[in-house]
Amino acid sequence: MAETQTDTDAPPAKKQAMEGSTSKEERLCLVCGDRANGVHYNVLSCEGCKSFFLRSTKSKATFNCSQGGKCSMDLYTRRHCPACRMARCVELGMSVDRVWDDNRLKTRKTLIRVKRKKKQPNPDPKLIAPAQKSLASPPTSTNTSAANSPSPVPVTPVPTPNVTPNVISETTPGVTTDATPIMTPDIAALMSSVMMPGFDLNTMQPLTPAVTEPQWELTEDQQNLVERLEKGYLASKEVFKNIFPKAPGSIPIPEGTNGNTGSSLFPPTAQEAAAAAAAATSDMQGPSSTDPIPKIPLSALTSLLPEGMTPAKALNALASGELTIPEGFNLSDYLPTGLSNIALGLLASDSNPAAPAVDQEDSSRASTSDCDSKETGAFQSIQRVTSFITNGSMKEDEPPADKPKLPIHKELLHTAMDMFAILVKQTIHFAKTIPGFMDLMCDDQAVLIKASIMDALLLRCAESYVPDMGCVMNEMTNDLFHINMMYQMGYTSLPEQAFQFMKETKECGLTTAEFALLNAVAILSPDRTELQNRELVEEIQLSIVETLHAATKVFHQEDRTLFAKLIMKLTKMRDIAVVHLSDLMEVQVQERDLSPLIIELFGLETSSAS
Amino acid sequence: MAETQTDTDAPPAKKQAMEGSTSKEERLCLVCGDRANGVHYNVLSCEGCKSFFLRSTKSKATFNCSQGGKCSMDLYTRRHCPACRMARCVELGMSVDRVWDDNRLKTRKTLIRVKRKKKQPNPDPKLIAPAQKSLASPPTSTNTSAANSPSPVPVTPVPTPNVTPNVISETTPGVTTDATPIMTPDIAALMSSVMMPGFDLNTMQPLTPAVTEPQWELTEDQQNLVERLEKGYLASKEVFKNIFPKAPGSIPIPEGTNGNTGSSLFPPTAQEAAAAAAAATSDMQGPSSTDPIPKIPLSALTSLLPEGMTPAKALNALASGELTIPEGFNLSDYLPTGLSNIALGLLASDSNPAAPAVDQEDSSRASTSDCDSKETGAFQSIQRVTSFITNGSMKEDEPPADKPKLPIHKELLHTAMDMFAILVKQTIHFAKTIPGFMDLMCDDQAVLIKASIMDALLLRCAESYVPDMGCVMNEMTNDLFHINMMYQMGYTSLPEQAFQFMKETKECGLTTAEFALLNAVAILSPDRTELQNRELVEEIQLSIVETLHAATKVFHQEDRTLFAKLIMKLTKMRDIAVVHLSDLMEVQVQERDLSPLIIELFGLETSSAS
DNA sequence: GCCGGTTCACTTTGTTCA
DNA sequence: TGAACAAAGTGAACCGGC
Ligand SMILES: [Zn+2]
Ligand SMILES: [Zn+2]
Ligand SMILES: [Zn+2]
Ligand SMILES: [Zn+2]
Repeated sequence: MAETQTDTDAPPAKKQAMEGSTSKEERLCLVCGDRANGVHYNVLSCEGCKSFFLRSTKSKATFNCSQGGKCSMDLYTRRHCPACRMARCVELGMSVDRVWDDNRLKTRKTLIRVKRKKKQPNPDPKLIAPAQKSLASPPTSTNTSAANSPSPVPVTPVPTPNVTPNVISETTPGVTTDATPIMTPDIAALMSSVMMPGFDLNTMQPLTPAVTEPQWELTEDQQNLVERLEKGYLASKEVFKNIFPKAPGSIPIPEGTNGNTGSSLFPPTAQEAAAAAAAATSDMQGPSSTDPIPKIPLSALTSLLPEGMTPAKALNALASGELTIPEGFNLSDYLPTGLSNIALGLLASDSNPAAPAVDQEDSSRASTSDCDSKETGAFQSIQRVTSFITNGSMKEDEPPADKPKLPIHKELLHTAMDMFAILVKQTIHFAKTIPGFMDLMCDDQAVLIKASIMDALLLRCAESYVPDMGCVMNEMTNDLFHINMMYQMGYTSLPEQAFQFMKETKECGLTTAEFALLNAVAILSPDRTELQNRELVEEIQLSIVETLHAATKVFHQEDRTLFAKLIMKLTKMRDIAVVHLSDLMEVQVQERDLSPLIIELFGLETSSAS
Repeated sequence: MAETQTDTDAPPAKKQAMEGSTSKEERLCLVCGDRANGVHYNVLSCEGCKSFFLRSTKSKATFNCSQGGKCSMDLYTRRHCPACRMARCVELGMSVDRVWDDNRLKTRKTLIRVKRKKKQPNPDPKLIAPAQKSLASPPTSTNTSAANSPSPVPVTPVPTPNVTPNVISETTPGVTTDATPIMTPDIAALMSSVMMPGFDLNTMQPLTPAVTEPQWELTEDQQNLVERLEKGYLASKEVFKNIFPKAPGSIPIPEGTNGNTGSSLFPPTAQEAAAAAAAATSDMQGPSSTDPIPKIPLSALTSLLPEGMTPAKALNALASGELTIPEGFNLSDYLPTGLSNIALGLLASDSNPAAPAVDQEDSSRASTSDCDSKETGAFQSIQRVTSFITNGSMKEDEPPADKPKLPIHKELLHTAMDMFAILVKQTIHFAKTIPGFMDLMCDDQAVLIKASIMDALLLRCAESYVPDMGCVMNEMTNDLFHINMMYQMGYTSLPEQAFQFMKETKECGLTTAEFALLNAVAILSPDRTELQNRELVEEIQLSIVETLHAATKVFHQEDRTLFAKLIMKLTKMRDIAVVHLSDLMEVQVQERDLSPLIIELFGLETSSAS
């Protein structure tokens, strides 16, 4: 579908913009008629409207028109009524999807800052000498404070007010004056290192002038690692997108709730309800359905409810028991039953050139024997695991096109199993981007992936957890996953703990990069059973841990304990994994048709399976 | 207006404003001819007319002209006739629409309230201001108000508290400029909390003082915490000493090996062997044995070997199978079988004034009901657990004076169970010294102790692990504990993992304080099941974690990854605990006589036990 | 060059107080 | 009453990744 680009959702707007005035400089803002300078947030618009939309979106402001929504919009009047202006923006197709979420922002800003700082050459030779000395002391020899501001300002001795564009100054109390009589940390460190090099180590730590110390900063390597992992992590999500290529962008449901911004500017409306209803009644047959509207099970449910009830409300009602699923209702009608097959196809071939940035040509030569090519080897190994799906329950239990009307818990279970298949794929994909992972023996790689699959699940779910709704929202399909659904699958202890974990983790406000790092740390756990080369794994893990440490300090200066919190998450996830296993074994007793992938993943195999 | 500056606009409503032609400062109020400073309510006007229109509008006043509506309007006469003035305002286009409605005003109300409150307290902000300014520097997006008034208030949605203008303006001009990526709300909150100490009640609780930096140095509080925990930890070891009151110091065996320095300076000699032999043959009756020489089982074993063989060698030989225990040999001959009873006595009364610095008078009133006294309550709770030993296997299985010649594995198992009883006691003792622990509900205290008992075991063993010998040496008795002994107890998977853990941990070269901190962190795990007040536990834990963090940086500057390693130990210990439990359940199957304490500790109870 | 976000001089509202 | 001020908002100019 053309909808790959979101421009489809703003059919009239964009086109008009393009064709309308054609010639470059004559284009006018569709919102207010001012001169437009480009397409912003999907709509040809002026700088003013661009800024307005950005501000309003980020502030989550809600406006009310006192004129009944009929205010004029021109160069002059546009400022009179934000409500009408916003309404017009949205009406014309401005999309909040185009606004970066906090993650993206924070990461980018920080990286830019770091980069900029790094750029700073040292004009004065004088400073160089000290510099090298400082490396003896704390590694991250700060000194950032004085760095930029002073040098380029030959102007006046006066404490120039506006100057300090210096970002870093925030952490340095001494910023106020360069001329502070007090010894700066850097100087102190320098002095001590110069005056008694290598001496005092044991004796003078406590008393050290240590007022100082590094303000956290990413080293070059760490920065690269952060970028690489973040990219790999984001790319791994594409794995899912490839399964629902048409999903993103065309979803009519919760308009303003992309990313994790929470409250939407425009809560679901009747329009949405209608869309959901349409989805619910649309044909859901084959996996190759061309219907651009994805299945949104919960929305479908919602459509059965009194109008105006939002998905969130419906879920809560469902959770609290106020709402019960109608007798005749069968969720399978609304679930993307084709997924298994699609996933199957993807997983089996893995030649899908979907994800960018990550090489996969190796997968084509998947028949290589041995571990000659480590990467290929690992892939085979994991592939062997995932390929169970081809012979497993998916095919047998689930005639591709038919709807056997499985009971709801069965349906959920199958969906969950599909999810695990995708998750394994994503995790493999991500792990491959972790420096050093590919240097591990293929067996070890497989062990690490398998053992950390619950971590991956918990982290990715936590990332997509929506506190307002108390459930996980699939970023691609906007499907919602509620705790009750997990209960219905037959889990008993897991749901509460898992959702509690997600909630707490989400509240940490991690950036994507931090999620990526944390996931990487979890994967590279040197204490997984059956691991061969623990030392190497540990080495890799520690470097990532250090990077995560630095990253949390850089990204979250407001929360000094964040790193500790995150590391604690690792222990928590271990516990949850145990709980999950325990629960799963109970489930297995009742449900005889767990997929071989699941059985392999969690070592449930009771009989035989090579 | 914005347009004015660009001169671009000329919308209908606006033209009047333009007619003043003259750009900038020459514009005159269309109403009265005074100097205008902008467009107000749609009309270019002066401050006076602006205020007049606003007041008149909001008061809904109606005026009457006594001159027939022909009054002049200039700088001086404008005051004479409100009616004509108002009429002219309206005539020129001033619009009520531009006056904010109540809705719009509400946003500002909150602000006012904040402002008011701010004003009251706040003795001298002068000194404070500059400081916080620097740390708050990075404001955020958008702008601050006009040129002069630099208050670094973010534009964003946040209801930024107002700031005392004077102070800031003079000192902070430059602050606003820097481009820090840091988010607004936190900074704003921080600023306000600093500037109005004691106020912020509703808006910003977490008034974390310094956003600033890491400087690795223990804060005052941290220093105290370290000292307190170290002291408590050392004191907890005394618990053991009290069980063998005469042991330390009177042991003739390995002379230089107390403390945790590791390998012994003086390996066992013939003298030692003799002593051991003596011990082996001495009477071991009641708990009140006066025999000054304790049993040293392994040493005793050694004495059976060719002379010159050190305990370590003997152990290794034992481990490797080179050495086998003589058929007729029964370790119970050498084991301190009386221990159970001693422990029992100690545990039951707990009135032993052994440990210094820690209050225990509460234990005397142990019969208090309820949790009135939290400490007492907790103690009762734990006491209840440990007191199982009084009715348990110890008494039944082990006729005090007789030596039933139990098989070696039984003997080991019993010793281990005694050890657990002591360990629980030690851990309780230690936990009581953790600030905040006593503030927890008694149930939670018990939960934490129970759940962390394996952590305590692993850590204390690790601390006493002697790499050269590959086994653990009891600091008090110098008893050795070898991995094979653990295997003999019936454990299958645990021994390898546990000893590997001890080895690795020992290699970290932790100080006692660090062991104490790590143990405390392990105890205060907020994710133990059945825990009630998780928040409080987490809060306590985080502060300890932070202290541990700082401590590792201070004590181990040579190993930047130490903190990460230590935290990883926590996850490792979780895994080992699981393995232990798994192993223990197998043991239980074979050995029917696990002590009730063990059963309680690890939730093995299959039948009933309240 | 396009299009995200950011900056900051500047406007327009309401509020304070002499 | 209105000069001075505070706060929210605006948008032209700019930055930087792609
Ligand atoms: Zn516009
Ligand atoms: Zn309007
Ligand atoms: Zn006037
Ligand atoms: Zn008049």
